[in-house]
Amino acid sequence: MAHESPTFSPLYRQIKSLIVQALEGGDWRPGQAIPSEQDLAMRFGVSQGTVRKAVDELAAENLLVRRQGKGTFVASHDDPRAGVRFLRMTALDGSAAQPQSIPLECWRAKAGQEASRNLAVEPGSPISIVRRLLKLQNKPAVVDEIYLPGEFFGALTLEMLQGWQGSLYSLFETRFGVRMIRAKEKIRAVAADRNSAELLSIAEHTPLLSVERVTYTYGDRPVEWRRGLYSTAEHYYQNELN
Amino acid sequence: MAHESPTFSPLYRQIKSLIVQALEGGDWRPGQAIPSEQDLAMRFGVSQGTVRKAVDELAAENLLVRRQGKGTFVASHDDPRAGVRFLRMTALDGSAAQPQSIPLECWRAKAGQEASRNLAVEPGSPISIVRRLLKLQNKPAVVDEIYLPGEFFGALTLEMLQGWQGSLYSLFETRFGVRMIRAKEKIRAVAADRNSAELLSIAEHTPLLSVERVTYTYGDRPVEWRRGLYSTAEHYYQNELN
DNA sequence: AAGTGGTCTAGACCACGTC
DNA sequence: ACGTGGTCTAGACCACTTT
Repeated sequence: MAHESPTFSPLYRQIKSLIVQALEGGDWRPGQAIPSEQDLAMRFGVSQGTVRKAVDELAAENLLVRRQGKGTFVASHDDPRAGVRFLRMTALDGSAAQPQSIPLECWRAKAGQEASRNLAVEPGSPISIVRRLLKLQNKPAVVDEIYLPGEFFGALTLEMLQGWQGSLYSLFETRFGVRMIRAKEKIRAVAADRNSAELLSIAEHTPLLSVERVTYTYGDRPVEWRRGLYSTAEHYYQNELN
Repeated sequence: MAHESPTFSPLYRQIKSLIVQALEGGDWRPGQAIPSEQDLAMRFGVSQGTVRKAVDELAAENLLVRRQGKGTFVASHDDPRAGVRFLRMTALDGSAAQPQSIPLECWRAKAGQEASRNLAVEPGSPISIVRRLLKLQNKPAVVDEIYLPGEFFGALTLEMLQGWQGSLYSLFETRFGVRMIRAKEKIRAVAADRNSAELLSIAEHTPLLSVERVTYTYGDRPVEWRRGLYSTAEHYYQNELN
């Protein structure tokens, strides 16, 4: 039999898509186990090996987490095993970050040109904005301004942020059902303005990292845009190149 | 039969080690094809599937490159397909980097404390140092100071650097047989000193990225330490978080 | 036509965690 | 003892490249 499909996609990728759809649709909740490979293989009418390959890729993309003997689980920002996955700051002595988030403000606005482009929403559509200070090792290290589409985060309030123990992404996942999957960052060097300098307890004009991040959920859909000013007095941004 | 090995390692990982040893020993040269999976399976006395899993991991780590229908090849910094793998700078408008390396100086010295720690060599042992300017889109963007262990790079000269077309890592691989596999970077924000400012055609005290990189070859052995000052006037450092 | 990697299957057994 | 993911095998067939 000749092969004729121009949009050929191997079986395991189709299975992968089905699993992602189930995740997206909320069939399986973050932190919980998905059905066993045998179970999935029967459901989809393929061999266990094909399911395995699909799950392998999803585990490599951090959408799923395998645990031998126990099962395969939906990745969660709530899981302490995950830690603060997207924060790349390390103390100069190499010790752990120990982040503490201090929400400063939270208000609603209409999307300007930049927010609209980065969040892929119409200009003028409702968004929520958060300003917060991040302390690392009990020292002010990052000032963030975070832009969120109102479609998902319209109900976000300062009180909610202040009352939450844990990471922002954990809150977004638990309270708003939005799961942050991957992100892109653009890093530049800038001089501290007066306001940021005060918050970070440094001198005005001190060089800072400007880190612009767009965060995506399933289907490469952008659901967060943030700009952070990182003080590198006590910490550095660590990156691995492969 | 009970399992009793405390240092249990699955077969495919042992195969993987054997392949890495062969790469390290120079049995197969960068850019060239390694034996077919069938061939390797017979040599090692395992099934093709086991070799496949080993090669899969090595391909994921960018040590090997698979090409359907042709074979599996040793990754090479010389290969235009690879590009400049470790340079994360992108133009503000998003276009490609088009790097041009301009070697400024090259001399030999004895390893100081910092170089000795980062290169894992004895303090006082011979090292080579390179200073160079990197232009992106024909604009000065990065000033690098590069520290290399004399053990491998004792013969490096400015003339060699100036005469080379292509990336530094391509030169290191081709002329010195040292293959850069992965790297770690530590990024901070600093103010431009006078000398760097001149080279980068910017004002003194302009904020710059300070990018410190340690680069490793096989077996996690560090073989390069460099510090770069990156101008983010026309470019930004791009990073992907997963 | 021949050789390579890529996919898919089916079955056996191992390692890990829980009951 | 049982169920889970992890490893290993053997064989079939597909897709891509070269001869």
